[in-house]
Amino acid sequence: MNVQASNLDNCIVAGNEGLREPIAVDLFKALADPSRAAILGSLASAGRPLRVSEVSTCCPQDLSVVSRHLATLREAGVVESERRGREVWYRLETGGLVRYLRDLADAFESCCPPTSSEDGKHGKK
Amino acid sequence: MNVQASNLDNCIVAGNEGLREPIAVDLFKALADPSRAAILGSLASAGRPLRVSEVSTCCPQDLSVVSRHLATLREAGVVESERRGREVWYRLETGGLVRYLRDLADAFESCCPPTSSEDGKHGKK
DNA sequence: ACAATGCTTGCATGAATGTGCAAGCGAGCA
DNA sequence: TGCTCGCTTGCACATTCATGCAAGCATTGT
Repeated sequence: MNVQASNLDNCIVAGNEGLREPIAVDLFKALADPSRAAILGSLASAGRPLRVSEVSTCCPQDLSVVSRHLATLREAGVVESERRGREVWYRLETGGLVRYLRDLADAFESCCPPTSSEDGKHGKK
Repeated sequence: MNVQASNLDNCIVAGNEGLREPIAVDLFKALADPSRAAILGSLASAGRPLRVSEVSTCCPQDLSVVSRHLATLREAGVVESERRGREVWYRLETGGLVRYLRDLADAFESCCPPTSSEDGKHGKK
């Protein structure tokens, strides 16, 4: 996956150096779908590679739809696939994702000092 | 923002306990748009609250569009707004986001042990 | 060679969403 | 009371995208 920065060239507002880490729009697009979230959860629960037909039991959609979702996740760089015979095995490959999430968290934190007024967001206290 | 888990009830594949942290689909939806990414970058670069009209200089879209994007980001819990006179000031409020990103990174990491075969993903080496 | 299995891809369709314009609404000003 | 300013909202439209079905393709088995 190529982390693609958004265009800020027209922006006339500038203060500090901003976000050190660009927001990976395409990565977030891949994660922003309930079916794909369920697929990732399925792969995580299994704790091992799964065939497409196994993954497809996690959601009511057609197997072809699941196949396409897996391709999307592969292009986003969060799963990898390997063909063995006539089966294709998918497995999580979240090393890059984990690094990116932490880098982005660091970037937001260092750029925007936490204020006291916020609590209970995102299901965490 | 309410972190909403995806439905995994139909899934017949189970191994370990899976992801401890649900994938926040709605949050990722909010981040998965180039205009909104630019808006966040603009707020980050400024390092201070901005009025809507200031934010709108970051992207070519109409001010009304930017206003709607800011509302979306507010509902996602990553910015907050405050009306002062006839102006509305928006500021980043990323404490919850930062916590969630780290929790999700931890969840992926503890659930899916890193493999050696992956490198150079997400723009990081 | 032929058929079956497992997955992917083409195509059509409906739903969701980003966008611009115009109107509306609240706050300050004359 | 009007008027302007700053922002939000209603509406229409175009694009994106998720989905299902059917066909295609690669691999294996007979």
